[in-house]
Amino acid sequence: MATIYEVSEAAGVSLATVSRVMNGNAKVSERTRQKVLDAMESLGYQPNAIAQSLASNRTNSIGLLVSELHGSYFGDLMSTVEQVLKNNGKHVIITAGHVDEKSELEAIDFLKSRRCDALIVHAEAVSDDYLKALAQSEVPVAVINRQVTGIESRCFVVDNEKGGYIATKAVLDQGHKQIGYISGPLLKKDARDRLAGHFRALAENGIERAQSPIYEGDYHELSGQNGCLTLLKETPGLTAVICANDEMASGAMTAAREAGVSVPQNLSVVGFDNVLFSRYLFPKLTTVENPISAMGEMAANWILQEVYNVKSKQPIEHLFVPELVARASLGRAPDA
Amino acid sequence: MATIYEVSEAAGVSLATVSRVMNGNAKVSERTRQKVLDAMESLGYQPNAIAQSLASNRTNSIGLLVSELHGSYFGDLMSTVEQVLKNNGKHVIITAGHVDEKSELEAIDFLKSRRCDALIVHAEAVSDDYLKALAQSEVPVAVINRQVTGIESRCFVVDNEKGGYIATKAVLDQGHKQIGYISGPLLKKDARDRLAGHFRALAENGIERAQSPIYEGDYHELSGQNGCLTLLKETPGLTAVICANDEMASGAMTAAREAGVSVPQNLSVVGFDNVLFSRYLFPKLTTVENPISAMGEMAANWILQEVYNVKSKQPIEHLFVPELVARASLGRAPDA
DNA sequence: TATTATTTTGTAAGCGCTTACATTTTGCAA
DNA sequence: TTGCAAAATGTAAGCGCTTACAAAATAATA
Repeated sequence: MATIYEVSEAAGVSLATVSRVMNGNAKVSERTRQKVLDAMESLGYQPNAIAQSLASNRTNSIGLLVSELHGSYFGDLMSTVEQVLKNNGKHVIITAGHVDEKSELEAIDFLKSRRCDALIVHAEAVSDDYLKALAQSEVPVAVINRQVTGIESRCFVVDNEKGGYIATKAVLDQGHKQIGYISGPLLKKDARDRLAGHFRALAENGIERAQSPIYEGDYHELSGQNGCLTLLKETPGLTAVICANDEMASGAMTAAREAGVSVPQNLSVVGFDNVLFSRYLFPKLTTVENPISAMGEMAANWILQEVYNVKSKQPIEHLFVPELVARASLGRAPDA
Repeated sequence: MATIYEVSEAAGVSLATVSRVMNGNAKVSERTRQKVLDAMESLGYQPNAIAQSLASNRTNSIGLLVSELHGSYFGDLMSTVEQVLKNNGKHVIITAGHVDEKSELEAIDFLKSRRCDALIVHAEAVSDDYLKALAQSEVPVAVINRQVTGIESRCFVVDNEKGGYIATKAVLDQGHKQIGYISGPLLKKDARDRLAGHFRALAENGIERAQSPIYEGDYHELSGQNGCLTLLKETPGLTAVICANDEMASGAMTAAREAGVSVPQNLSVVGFDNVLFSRYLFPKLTTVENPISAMGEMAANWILQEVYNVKSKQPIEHLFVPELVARASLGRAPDA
């Protein structure tokens, strides 16, 4: 592979001049610029990004930590972040943390060792303290979907409490009274927040907590299935099940179908996230849009502004408001 | 950030020695090794991967080109490849080509400029000639899901013809006679191959092509929906629809449902790929497993062996055999 | 102990770029 | 013309590592 040295030779100019036409930041006369360009062309020269990074102390790469590389949620996130950054000539190095503390730490260390100019992290397993320390370190960090006290200005989060509220409110508005709730694992903050929103909506409508059974799931499909089965068994008059995410909602719908309970005629089901497959379910799932793409986009814009001085078109915001996506799985209460 | 220089200072040894203990390839006395390790520890030293790469001409990174960063198909691929390579201390730089020639070329140029040690490409838009030239260049390339004549030894592909055959065979075995087929875009080789397999199965069972209507779709859901509608309309006795991928199968099921045709009682539907959401469909989709994970794993192993001299446990194979995943959407022919 | 083979460590030259600073060239006014 | 400021180009010192080669320390042998 041709190096800058060969280009300078071929063009009959110095290294520095070649570098200048590459970076376009210092002025070069049109005539020499053309000579250099021609030389590059004919040598098929491609700058060595590694060497550029070492010399300039800029890698033009942003590290992105996600929990998994598969699944719609992270797919959307990666896709959006990559799009925005690529449009600005930056690129993304993606790693997976697998919701495991050691693995997340390693992933972040790896990204730092690659000298990423900035990091976008969706970290679930590391501690708040670690994230705070990370944010204090030299590399700028954007935190997605997690509110860390003390570094709020780098966090991009959805209002989960409100999302939980919206879901339950929508169900109540359809006249349902006996509403089951399948929560996420309650040691996760987002699961607790969504549940809190659920409770608030119930309270506003004068419904007792005791009347509304809760099943603690783990965000995976099977727990939705088990949860729905349990709720149906324990609460005879149940007419709606709200799930803290779409996967569990899918499980719940399967359970209902297998129990001979038709959705939404006899049981309404509501999810949370609006991941891609919620459209594929039958009946199509009513859910709460989790604006993961918007958060990713905002985080990317924040970094462009903060690190590369690229002015963001939109103002930087940190709290995202979820919205109801009304589809077929939520119907009026049969007894309403 | 501490550099190797500070470590050598702190440990009272030369640069070279520090480098040696880092890389563990040359022998260092136990006593000095410990001194160096201690110095690193206390300085919180983290080697600069960029500098290492420049000096060693090894980046330990493998470039992965996919069409999209979202969607189950690519999610599976990325996930598997990352897993295998990470286990061997390598990492992946992922880029998206968006099935656009210019974009794919740029993505590959980008990966080359990052001096990836090897490339794994799922390229759909660039020409065979380009891929051949690429394979001839300095950087080792594994091609996923595309058979390029002349560089077969770097291609990892599924036997699409056989997959198409299997799908149709399964339908025939259930007694269906009037079978519609929704193909992928026929300028794509995989779409043509799957269709060829379909024809072979029909021929073996003595069914005329004229009796089996084809609709050319584009692999997207909507075309499956339109295709199914069209087929149902044009072929009154139709009892089964085979789709060249799962997305179109989902569309087909939606169309059937909206037309009041129940699946699988009145119409059987079969897909191809076995992407994640095929489990979420109702009824669950009978489909052909496209072993994308297996191909990704094999490509990764091939690179480990070829580039890093890591012996692969499994022998390297290039052709993958698809298998039927029998689920609920395929039933016996009503008239059988 | 002297000598030699072996192991351990150090020296210094890159890897391919960027960039501060120095030098040369050009353009323009006097 | 000459002189000078501005523009264009060149020189060379790094960026933080690896690695051939040289030198020093240690071990083995006579």
